[in-house]
Amino acid sequence: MEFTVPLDTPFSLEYTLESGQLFRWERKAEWWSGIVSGSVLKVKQEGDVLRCSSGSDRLDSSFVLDYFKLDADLDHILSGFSKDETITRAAERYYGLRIVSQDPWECLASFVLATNANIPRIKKMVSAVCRRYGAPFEFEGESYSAFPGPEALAQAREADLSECGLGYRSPFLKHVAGAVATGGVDFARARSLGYEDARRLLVSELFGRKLLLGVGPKVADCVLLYSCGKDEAFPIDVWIARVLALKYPRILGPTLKKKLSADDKLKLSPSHYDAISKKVRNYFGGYAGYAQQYLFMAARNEVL
DNA sequence: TAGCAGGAAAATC
DNA sequence: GATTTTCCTGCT
Repeated sequence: MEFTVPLDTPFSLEYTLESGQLFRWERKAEWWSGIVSGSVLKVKQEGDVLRCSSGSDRLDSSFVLDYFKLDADLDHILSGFSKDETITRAAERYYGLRIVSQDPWECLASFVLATNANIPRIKKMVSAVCRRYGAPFEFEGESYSAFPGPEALAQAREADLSECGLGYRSPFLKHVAGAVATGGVDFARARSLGYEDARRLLVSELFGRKLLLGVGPKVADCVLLYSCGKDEAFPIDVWIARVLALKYPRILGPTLKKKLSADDKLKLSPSHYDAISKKVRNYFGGYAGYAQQYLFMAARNEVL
């Protein structure tokens, strides 16, 4: 079905889709094409209108509104960041970038694969897993694969997962899929809890065993920010750690500053991660996740 | 708490 | 063409 979504709010489709939140969108000429919720969604931004074409009645204008969170008051969010030059410049440069509302299972699985990989590689791994385990379908004469459900990956053979180029990540993905498939991960509960409690839920242990192998504080923050509506979640990856060390030594305090700038490899222990996370969230406030997304874009594109 | 392994592709030199 | 880096976590 084809439809348009009028934009009465700042939005940049390009910045949003290029900011490393999503791994199943591609640019095809002037159109962006994504595999979302088991169907294709094509979107083209024409000034203050989004032209859309989708393969499912479910993917309608109200879905698009929710998916791109166009109801969020971006100007209000960004106005809270006029605290320093770094974030102000990033917010101006990538104005219109938004946090997308993803499916929690797909988001969790994708970021379990994202460890020690770069974005092109993550896309390759995700696409290989979808081709092998996802339901195939066609749209406008082209074939696609849906993101597989957790049951399919829970039953997968590790050797087959490895053939998707996952390496050491295959046992983690299988384990996480099993936990989700058996109902051990309550995303709805995570969504309803406050940030701190929701994060404890995702990195929790039962009987001395981790609920989700392969999910540490960083991956948990990604899931909370991108799929559980926790706008204060601030995922700290190597790029963000560099930005913090370079541009925000003062909010870290002397001890953490030393840790970040001395440690060339930028590997954070859980306790350091938590300490930094707390300070940064205190500094940027309830929409710290948006600040993180703008800083990530700026850092990766070297416009700091 | 610190140190290390893990696999492969991309980025960089 | 070799080396370094890559949206990190688990184990010892």
